[in-house]
Amino acid sequence: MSSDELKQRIILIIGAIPPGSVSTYGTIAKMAGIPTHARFVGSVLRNLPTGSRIPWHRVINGRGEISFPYGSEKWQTQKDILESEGVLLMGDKVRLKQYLWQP
DNA sequence: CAAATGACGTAGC
DNA sequence: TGCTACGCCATTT
Repeated sequence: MSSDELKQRIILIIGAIPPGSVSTYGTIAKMAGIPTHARFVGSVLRNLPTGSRIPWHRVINGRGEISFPYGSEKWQTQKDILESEGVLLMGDKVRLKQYLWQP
């Protein structure tokens, strides 16, 4: 299985996350059939074209945090989009119990 | 080709 | 609850 195929599968899975929900890198990796590739999921998102319509903002880390330096511009952007979809943060964290997407 | 890197995760203390 | 170590693995140096 080529990494390009994995990349496609990962993108499809992320695209299936409904608005108002979030998922984690690790969970997505598992769904793609590669449980140990959480980091790979991250690198896929990192290399997305700027104008891509992939809902990258619905992906956070397993601790419910946005994986960007706290207060950075990217952090702020992701937080704003999430809140506009109804995903509220408690301080700097998202309540996974409440918003995590688990089909 | 060895070593470092990174939008991560888990275990242990 | 927080911090440190380690594991992980495709990519990049």
